[in-house]
Amino acid sequence: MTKQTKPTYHHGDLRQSLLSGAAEIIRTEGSDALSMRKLADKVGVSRTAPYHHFIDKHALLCALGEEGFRQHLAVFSEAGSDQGVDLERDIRLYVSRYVDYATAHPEYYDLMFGREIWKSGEVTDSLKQCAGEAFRLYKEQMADWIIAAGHNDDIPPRVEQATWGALHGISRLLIDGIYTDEEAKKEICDACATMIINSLK
Amino acid sequence: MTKQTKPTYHHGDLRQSLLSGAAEIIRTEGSDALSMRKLADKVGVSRTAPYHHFIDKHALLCALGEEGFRQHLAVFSEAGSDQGVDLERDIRLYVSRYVDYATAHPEYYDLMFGREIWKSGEVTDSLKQCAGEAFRLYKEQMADWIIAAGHNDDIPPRVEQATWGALHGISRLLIDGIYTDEEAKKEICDACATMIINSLK
DNA sequence: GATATATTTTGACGCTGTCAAGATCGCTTG
DNA sequence: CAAGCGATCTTGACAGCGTCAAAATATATC
Repeated sequence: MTKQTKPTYHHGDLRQSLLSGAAEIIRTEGSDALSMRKLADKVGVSRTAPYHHFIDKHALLCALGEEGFRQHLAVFSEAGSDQGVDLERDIRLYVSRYVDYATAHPEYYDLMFGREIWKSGEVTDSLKQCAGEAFRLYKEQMADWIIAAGHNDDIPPRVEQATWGALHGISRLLIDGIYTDEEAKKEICDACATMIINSLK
Repeated sequence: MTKQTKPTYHHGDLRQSLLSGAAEIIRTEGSDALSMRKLADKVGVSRTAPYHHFIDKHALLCALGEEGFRQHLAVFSEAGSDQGVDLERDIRLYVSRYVDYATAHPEYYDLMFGREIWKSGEVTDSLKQCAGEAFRLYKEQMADWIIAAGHNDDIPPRVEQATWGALHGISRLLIDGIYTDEEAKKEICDACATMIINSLK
C-alpha cells in the first residue's frame, strides 16, 4: 500500500516482497529450504528477477540478518525501562534476554552471526555496521554496569569481548543442538550471569 | 599398508583414502570446496563409490569431525605434564590452548561443533560420543581446578557449561571473522581466563 | 568351479546459483 | 504526443551438486 522506498515498477515492491517471502520460508521450513528459485516462485516472479535487487543469495541473507539485528536491539531497548534497581538482577535479566532471543529465533541468530555469513569477510558493509552497533551498545551497557558496581580498578581489557563471547557461545551451543537439555538453559544462563557479575568486582 | 579395519577389496582402503582426501581438500581449499564428486574424482573413483562407505555426505563430515576431536584431545593430553604448579597459570594456558586450536584449525572446529553438523540432531552417534567425552574431560578438568582453588561452597551448577560456552563463543567469534582484531586474541583469552578463575573463588 | 556378497560403475533425476541476451515497462525529454 | 532510455523482468542456458537405481565386476566362501 504505502511505498516508502523506491517503488519497483513491474511488481510493486519486489525487494520488500522478497525479504518477507524469504523470512516466511525460513520461519516455516528452516533456512536450508530457502533457495532463490523457490523464493522467486513464491513471490510470483521469474528465477532471475531477484538478482536485480540483491546481487546474489548472500546479499539477501545479509539483508535478513539486518532484520535480525533490529529485533535483537528491540529486545533490549524495550527492556531498558525496568533497569537500574538491582544490578545483579539486571544482569541476570540481560543474559536471559540475550539467550532467549537466540533460542527463540535460531535461524535469525544464525543470519546475524553465522559462519556462513561472516567467513572470509564476505559480509555486507551494511550488516557489518549493524553488528558493530550492537556490540557498541553492549559495551555501553557493560560500562554502566561497571559504574553501578562501584569503584573498580583492575577490570582487564577486552572483558566486553570475553563476556559477549560467553553469551554468544552459550547461545550457539543451545541453538546448534549441542546443549540439548532444555531445562538446563536457565541454570546455564544463571551461571553465565554470575560470571559476568564476578567480573565487575 | 597395515589394514587394521575391514580391508576394502577393490581400492585398497577407500574409506581411509576418502577421509584423508577430504581432509586435504578442506585444508587447501576450505570446506565449501568439498563435494562428494570432486572427492571421488580426487581419490580416483566414480561419483557414487563413496556412498558404500558413508551413507551420505553428512556422515563423512561427521567422521572428519571425529578426527578433529582426536586432535583436540591431543592438545590437552600433551599439555597435561606442565600442569599443577600454578593454578592461575594453568587456566590461562588452558584457555589459550583451546582457542589456539580452534583458530589454527577453523574448518575442523566447525566440523566438530558447527551448526551444519549438529542442527536438528543429525549428528552421528559416533561424533556425539566424541563430543560427550570431550565435555566430560573438561568437567573433570574444572573439578580439579575447583579442588586446587581450595574449599569452596557456592559454585553454581552448570558452571562447566557456562565456562565452556565462553571458550566456545570466543573461538567462534574469532574463527567466523566477527572478531577480526588478531592482536586482541591474547587479551580476550586472558579476560576469559580471569572470568573462569573468578568463578572458582 | 558355482554361488553369494561386497564393491564399484554408469545413467539418470531434480535441484541449485547465476550469467547472457532479449523483452517489456514507465518515466523523461524533445 | 512520440522517441528514447534506463530500470525491471523473462527466457534459455550452463555447470555444478547430492544421491538413487540398476547393472557390472571383483573377491570370499563353499
